[in-house]
Amino acid sequence: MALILDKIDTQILAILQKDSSRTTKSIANELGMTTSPIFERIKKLEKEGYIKKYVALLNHKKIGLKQVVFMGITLQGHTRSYLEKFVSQINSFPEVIECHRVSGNFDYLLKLVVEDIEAYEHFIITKLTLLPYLGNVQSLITLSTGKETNEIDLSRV
Amino acid sequence: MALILDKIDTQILAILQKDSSRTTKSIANELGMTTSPIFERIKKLEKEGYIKKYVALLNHKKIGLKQVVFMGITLQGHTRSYLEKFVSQINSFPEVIECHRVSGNFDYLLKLVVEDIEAYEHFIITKLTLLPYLGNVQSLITLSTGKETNEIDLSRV
DNA sequence: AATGAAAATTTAGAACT
DNA sequence: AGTTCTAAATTTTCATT
Repeated sequence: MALILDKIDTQILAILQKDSSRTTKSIANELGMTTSPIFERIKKLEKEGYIKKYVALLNHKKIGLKQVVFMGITLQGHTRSYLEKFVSQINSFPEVIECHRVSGNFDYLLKLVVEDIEAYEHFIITKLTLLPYLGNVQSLITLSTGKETNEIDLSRV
Repeated sequence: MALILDKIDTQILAILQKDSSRTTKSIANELGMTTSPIFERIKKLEKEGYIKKYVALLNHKKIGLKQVVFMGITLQGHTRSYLEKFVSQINSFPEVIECHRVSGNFDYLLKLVVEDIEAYEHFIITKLTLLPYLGNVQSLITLSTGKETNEIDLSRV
């Protein structure tokens, strides 16, 4: 198992993280190689976990989920068992697409996708406020998004 | 062009946002249909923009980019031309994977992926602080991530 | 809109350099 | 590690219902 990625590996990763529907043939053409080694390298990158998964990214606005919200949350209690319970309950909410434990002015930073502000208020009332030990909650309502990608910069790898 | 998605469309979207490497045949089997209508529906969902793109999600930690950081940024000037310039410069940094204009205690919320804390400090010194009109900057260093997905909840669509 | 089948293309792997 | 060649599988198109 190669632990280091060579130039060709990073080129393949750069291509696939932009567009995973590319065929091995088209990647091979772009890199001036034949399909077999490209195919083998991709399988290796998948097997070794450099590629986590292939997904379709949906247009959430078109599906009616127009509002992205970030929440900074502080907890009043910090016992380990409570932290774990909090995270597991937060993770169970389909509105929450990200939950990060952070250091700084909050304990947790969440990212949510909801229909609109009204749906966000409904989430707070019916789900969030039911969680015990909840301290300060700060909402950051997204007005517009200039950049939103999953593409990792591979230029320095 | 169908503006509303029926049950089968949402089932296809739910499958593809979990795993876009699924074949039309396997999706057809799961939904009790043949490949042709599944194929046509996927093409329609792509064409109408419900599916934005297909991407490979990489394991950024394995590639050496271990640190996720969020930044809350306040600007000192708010003229339109400056806001646009700020966003375009922020977007040009490969470390920044998300840039949202928000309402709340910050003007912008950024998400970055960097090698480590040292690389983050280097980013602040060599790139961020060069931007004019920069006001308050708050760093939220990710300690651990409980949930991080792009999957949109389609149950209510 | 779906079925079933045919054509075109890609994937996956064997043999070889 | 790469190339070429080939079989299997999948994608894509289309006539039909």
